[in-house]
Amino acid sequence: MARKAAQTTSDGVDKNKPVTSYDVAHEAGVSQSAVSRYFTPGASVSARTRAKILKAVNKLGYQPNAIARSLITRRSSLVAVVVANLSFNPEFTSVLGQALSARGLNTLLFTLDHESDADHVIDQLWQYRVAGVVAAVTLPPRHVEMLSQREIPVVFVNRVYEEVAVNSVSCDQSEGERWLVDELCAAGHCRIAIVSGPEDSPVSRQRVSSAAERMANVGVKPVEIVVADFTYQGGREAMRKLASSANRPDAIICANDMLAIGCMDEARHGFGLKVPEDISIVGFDGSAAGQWASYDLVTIRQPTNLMVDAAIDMLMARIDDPQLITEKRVFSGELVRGASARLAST
Amino acid sequence: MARKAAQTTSDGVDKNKPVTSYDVAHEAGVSQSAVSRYFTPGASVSARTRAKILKAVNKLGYQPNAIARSLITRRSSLVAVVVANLSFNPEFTSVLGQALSARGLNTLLFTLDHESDADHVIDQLWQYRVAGVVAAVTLPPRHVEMLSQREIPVVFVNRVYEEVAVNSVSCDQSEGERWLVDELCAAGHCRIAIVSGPEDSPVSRQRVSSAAERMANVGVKPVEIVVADFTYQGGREAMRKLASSANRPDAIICANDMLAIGCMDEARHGFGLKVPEDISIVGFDGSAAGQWASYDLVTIRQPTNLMVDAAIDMLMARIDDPQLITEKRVFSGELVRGASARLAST
DNA sequence: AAAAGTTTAGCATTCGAATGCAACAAATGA
DNA sequence: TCATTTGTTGCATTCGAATGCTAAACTTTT
Repeated sequence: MARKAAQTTSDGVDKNKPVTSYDVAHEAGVSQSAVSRYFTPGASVSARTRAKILKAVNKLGYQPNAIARSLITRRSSLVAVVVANLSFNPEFTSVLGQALSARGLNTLLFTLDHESDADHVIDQLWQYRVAGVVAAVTLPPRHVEMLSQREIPVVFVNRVYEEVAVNSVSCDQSEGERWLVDELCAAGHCRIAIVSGPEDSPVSRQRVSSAAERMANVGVKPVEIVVADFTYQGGREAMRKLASSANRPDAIICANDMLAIGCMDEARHGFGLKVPEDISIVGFDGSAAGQWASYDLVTIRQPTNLMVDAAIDMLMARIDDPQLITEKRVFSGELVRGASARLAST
Repeated sequence: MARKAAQTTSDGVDKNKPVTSYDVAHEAGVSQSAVSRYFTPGASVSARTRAKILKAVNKLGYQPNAIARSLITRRSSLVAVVVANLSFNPEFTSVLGQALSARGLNTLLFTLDHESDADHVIDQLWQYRVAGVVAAVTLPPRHVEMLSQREIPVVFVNRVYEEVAVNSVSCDQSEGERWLVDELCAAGHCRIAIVSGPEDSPVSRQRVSSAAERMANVGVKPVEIVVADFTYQGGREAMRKLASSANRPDAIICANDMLAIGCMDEARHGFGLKVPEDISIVGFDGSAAGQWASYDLVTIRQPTNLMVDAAIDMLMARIDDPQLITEKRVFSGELVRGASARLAST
């Protein structure tokens, strides 16, 4: 098999061996400390030395070794982003990644398929001494406990822990569901069904219970609550059950947009129903697909950008002072008055 | 502000300070080397020592420091996954992450908004001494060159470099487009338009040119080629142009599913056209949304799982032997005969 | 021009695990 | 029983950058 011969430039620099700060120091005629300080913001280096080092850096193509740096500083620039595979919101992850990158942090991505993978993830992120964690999944309290004991800042997104002191940002699910219920009722809907997400999803549980509670308060009873997973297919199946039930609902509150989309497709293509004439369907999230013309969902849009910014602000604050007191920030969603539900005209 | 008092267990172990291999060694009454070997697969450690170490590890809750390990082995278990934000295929990233994780590798995610961010990404992944790179974006040849010089294995997904020796897996775009063109022509379409993705996207360019070429071969000329970006909105705008043009096409080949979805929505909701009765629309990718009942696209499904597995296999092989000869693997797509286009019945 | 203050440079040490080497112990064979 | 092989172990060193400390080099003040 063909193997490259060791490449050596005319400078005598072996290109296959990484350039270290010593090499730069030697080239520039200064000490390794100087090179290190050159790359440390706020460290004191004279203009002369700076210039010499810069020249050497460019000549050799030096890049500091983040691994070595992390070892001595006991802190990496890695932030673990933990998301669940299913309710996995790509926009969120994407926005988050960009925001982290803009602040010089790197994204170590973990996609959890099952809750049980959490152990493994916790091990990994600890092994990499991540600077912080942004979690859009539920972690068992003992893991949260462990992270706080190890002083790894954590911010949860849309998971609020009552029992543990931990940072979180979330969208006010209860308020959003209340709005939706009120809108539906105001438009005269009285046979409202709910399509829930998986029962082990706190997000889903909270949305469903908030909606149910509001309905109780205004004196309406859900005609049915169907449990589905957070998928398109789950929505379709849920709709199938509802549409063929004796007392067909005239409105459906879905625990997220994906379910709402599934419901709409099944209602239209499976049962020939018209949305919203025959049945109103509302979602939650404000996902991109939900706003496509075919669906044009009535939904609650979560302020993704605000939430991401808030999460990162909190995270950075805690990275600077890990003992900082915890805080929970709750943002209101935004009611999107799409065309997937018959609403009272205002 | 409230600060936690330093926690100290009855064992006298300071919980706030990470446990090192020396602590474990001391606890187990062995040397640090033994502890290290315990965690090195294939290293020789006697059963007696193993047991002692295991006990100490559990007692102290030791986890090897991946940073320190990477420093000395000059290799991390991190794999950089570089994706573009726009054509960002969430399914792909998700599947890839899982597959990497299953092989003990961690995902360092980089989302590129602009090509120009590539410099920064390359710096970062080099600083972290990643074990490898999976890139679903185009990198400038000089970067590819640099990576190979530094012996960092790279696998490109759906980017084939002719000029550089580099690994890649891809879906056969030309074949797929040929199938689509043939299907459309066989069904009697003769005024076919093309909606292209951004001009700086090689994927788009290849799909468009393959389709155009096939059309030329069968003696049809595209009535129009509209350039859009790879977004829903882009698809809608493209459709707007096409629908209002003098010689309205009877079929549209879109450079990806997202564009096709946008076209369909605009055709139906903007122009009241029926798909596929009034106009046929085909896409490319086999995305989940494209298969939803509202769209039911005729498209080419890329074999994501196969491609991811192949990419990782190649990557791991090169991690084991960075000098390994490069290889390009091309998979056929799968024609999905949806309902978004009028096809010859078979 | 000397004294005091302020930068800046370099030395030496540190982070935590992996590994070549030599010493040693156990197992095997003669 | 002794020689040989095989398997374990610990010592000492290494990876590459950050930083406390001291010494030296500049500034500023008087």
